[in-house]
Amino acid sequence: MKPVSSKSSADLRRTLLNASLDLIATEGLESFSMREVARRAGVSHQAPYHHFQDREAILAELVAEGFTRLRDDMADALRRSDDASARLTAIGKAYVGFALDHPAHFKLMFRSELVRAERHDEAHACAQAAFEVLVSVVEGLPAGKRRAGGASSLVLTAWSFAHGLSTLLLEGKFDRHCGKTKRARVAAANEVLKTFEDLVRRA
Amino acid sequence: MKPVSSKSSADLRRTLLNASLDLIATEGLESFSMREVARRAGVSHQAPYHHFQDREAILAELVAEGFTRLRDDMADALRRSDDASARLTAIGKAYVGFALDHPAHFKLMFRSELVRAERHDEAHACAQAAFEVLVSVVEGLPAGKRRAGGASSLVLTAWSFAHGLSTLLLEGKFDRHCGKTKRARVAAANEVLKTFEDLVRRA
DNA sequence: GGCTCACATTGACAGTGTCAAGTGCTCGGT
DNA sequence: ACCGAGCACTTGACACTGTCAATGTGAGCC
Repeated sequence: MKPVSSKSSADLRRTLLNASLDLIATEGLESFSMREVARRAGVSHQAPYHHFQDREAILAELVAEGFTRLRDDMADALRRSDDASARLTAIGKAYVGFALDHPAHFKLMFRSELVRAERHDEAHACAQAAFEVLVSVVEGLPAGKRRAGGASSLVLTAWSFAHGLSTLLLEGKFDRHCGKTKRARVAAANEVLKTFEDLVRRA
Repeated sequence: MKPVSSKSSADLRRTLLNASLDLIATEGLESFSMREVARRAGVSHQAPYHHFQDREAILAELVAEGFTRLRDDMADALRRSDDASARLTAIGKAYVGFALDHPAHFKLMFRSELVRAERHDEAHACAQAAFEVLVSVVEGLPAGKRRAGGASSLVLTAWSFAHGLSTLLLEGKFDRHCGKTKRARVAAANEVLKTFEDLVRRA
């Protein structure tokens, strides 16, 4: 079977990644399969294995791309605010916004049974780079000095908060309180983010 | 094939649930399968379908049991503290503790693609009951008055925080900061929980 | 021409969830 | 006492999955 698209064969790798992204975005993370990806790329079910060692390897590449994009989104958001507490809310909005815009991609980035990030250098590095954006913001806070041994406790607190908010929204756990539409979810997220900002500002 | 255990056949339902719990606890959530559950219960691969409509139905029952247990754990923790802020940390510890003690069970309870809780009345009700424990604690806080339209924003903030902390710990995202052992994770969780308590107390 | 080697393909295997039929046991009605 | 119905369960199929192994194919180089 010939590739249905007329791309040069060296592009197959990229084509497979795009097909994967498209597949999880439209059909959901759980219906990702190597065979479906191959089908969408117009190649045999084994062709992807010439470009990726296994299922986890292709997913790891998506994870790396996801963290890069998340980092860019957060960095962009920071360019538009300078008050220290407001900056915290700004990256929070970017974080939650990413999760709501790309739910499957976001879940993939945080499911260690799908991708063990520590075994994939690129994914690991991209995740770390995104984390550093948060660190820089918290360090700008009065209470956010870095501890001797690593990230300050406030960094982990803020991350936990933003991550939990994203996860619960994505899994529909706030539906009772805010409804199911994306618009309503964004509004609820903004209110909760503001509540957290107020806690930090007053402390 | 006869059941290998000599239970009366009416117990098969319970046997299947126990086998499921054991399976996910020891082998992980992703290696749960109806056929493996049947195998462990010593019955044919189709027997479970006489007690549960489908894969999701048996998982939904586990979700209900999980939320019941989580609620009990949180309620127990509250019996040992009366200061309003300390109570917040107490349920937080119970929440994270449950997650760390029963990682697969915890994940299952919050994965909407595995169990769409809103379609399973019992699971839904048990989740709601657990949530009410948190609500009662936040209402005891100075800043935690319930809004007109439902849960206060502070409830959702606290839940997001505790949930994100649990999730990130479980997925190993804090390993760089605290190591992989359960003991180290509990210690890290306690420190972060304390940081959040301080934020709330000072606000 | 002949070689090599990377890329693709085909075919298998064991595993999955679930549908469809068949088997045997229990129990209520007569 | 028997008989039919219903239930719990089994057996066997189906389409699907990830991945291993063997095969083919075509471009570049000697």
